[in-house]
Amino acid sequence: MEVAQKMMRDSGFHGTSMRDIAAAMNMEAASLYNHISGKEEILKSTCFGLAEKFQSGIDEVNDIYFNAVEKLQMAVKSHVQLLTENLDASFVFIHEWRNLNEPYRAEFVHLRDKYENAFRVILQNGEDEGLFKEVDYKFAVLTILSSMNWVVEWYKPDGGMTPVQIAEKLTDFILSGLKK
Amino acid sequence: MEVAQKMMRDSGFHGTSMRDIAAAMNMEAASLYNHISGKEEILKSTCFGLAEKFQSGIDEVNDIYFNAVEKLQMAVKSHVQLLTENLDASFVFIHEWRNLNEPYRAEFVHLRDKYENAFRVILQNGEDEGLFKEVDYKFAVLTILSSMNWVVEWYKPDGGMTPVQIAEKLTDFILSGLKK
DNA sequence: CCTACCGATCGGTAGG
DNA sequence: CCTACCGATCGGTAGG
Repeated sequence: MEVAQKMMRDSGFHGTSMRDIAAAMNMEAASLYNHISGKEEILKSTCFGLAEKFQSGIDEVNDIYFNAVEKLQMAVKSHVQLLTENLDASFVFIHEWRNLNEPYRAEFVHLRDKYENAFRVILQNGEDEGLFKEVDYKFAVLTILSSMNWVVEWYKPDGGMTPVQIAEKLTDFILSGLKK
Repeated sequence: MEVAQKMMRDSGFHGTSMRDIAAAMNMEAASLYNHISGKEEILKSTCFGLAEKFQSGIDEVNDIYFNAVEKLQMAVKSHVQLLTENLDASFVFIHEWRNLNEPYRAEFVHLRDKYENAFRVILQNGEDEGLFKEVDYKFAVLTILSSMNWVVEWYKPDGGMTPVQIAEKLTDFILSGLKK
C-alpha cells in the first residue's frame, strides 16, 4: 500500500498502473491480485482509512476539551499531525478520491461532510461562548480545511518546521489573521 | 476547449479521452486533430492561459494601489473573480497541471512561484508599513492561496454569494481571523 | 470532418 | 508468485 500510495502521489491514480506498482515491488502485475482484489481497493482503503483517522481525531478533541479556542487548536493539531504522518496517503486522499466509483464516492463525500460539520460545531460553540466573531460558518470551515490540507503540497519532513509548529502557525493565522 | 475543460473537471485529464471529447461535440476523435495538435495541448493552453491571467491581475494591482491592505484586498478580488469566471478551466489549472510533461511542468511551476512571490512582496510591504504582523511570509502566502483556490471546489454561480462577496469575506478572514 | 487502422497499454483472469 | 493471455481502450496517423 505504501509503495502504491507514493506512486499515486507522483503520477495520480490513473497515471499509476498495476504493472508500475508490481515492478516497484519486483513482482509481476498478476501477483498483486493475490493480495488485493483490484486497483480500486488501493484507493478505497487509502481514502476510507484516513477518513476514519481524521474523524477519530476530531471526535476525541470534542470529548476532551471544552473551550472553543482550545478545541480549534487541538483539532488543527490533530489534522496536521495525521497529514504529516501519512503524507503520501494524505495526498492521495485529498486529490484522488474523485476516482472512486459509486457508491464509494458518495459515501466518501458523506464522511467528508460529517468531518466538516464537526468543525462547524466548534465555530458555533466559539460564537456562543463569545470567543469568536459571528461569521459564515460554512465558509469559514472550508477556508480552514483548505489551508490545512494545502500543507501536503509543500511539507517536507526534513524542512524547518515540525508538524506541531505548523499547527500553531495555522491556528494563529485562523484566529488572529495578518493585521496588527 | 470549454467542452474539454468541463469534462476534465469531472473526470480528470487521464479520465477524459479524446473519444469522449469528440463524442460530446458530435465528432470522431480523429477530427479533433484538425483543430489541436494533441491531448496535451488542451492542458497546456488551459494551464498557461490562466497563469498569464492571474499574473496580469496581480501586476495590475501592484501598479495601481499603494497601501498593502488595499493591495491584498484587490489581489484577492482579482484572483477570485478570475476563478469564478473560468470555473472549469480553473479547476483543471489547479488539479491537473501535474499531468503536464516536461519541460512544461517545470515552466508552469516557475510561473506559479512568480505569482506566489508577488503575494509575498505585498505581505512584506505590509510589514514595512507597520500594517501587518511579522509573519512567516512563505507560510502565510501558501495559506492565503490555498483558501482562495479552494473556492473552485464549492462555488456555484447560482449560489448565495457573488465573487465580490467571497473576496470580501476571504480578505476579512485573512486580515482579522476568527477571534473577537 | 470521416473511415479505417496502428502499436501500446490497460485492468484483470486462467491455470499452474 | 509466475507465464500466458483476454477484451477493451488509449492517443494518434494515413489517406481521402
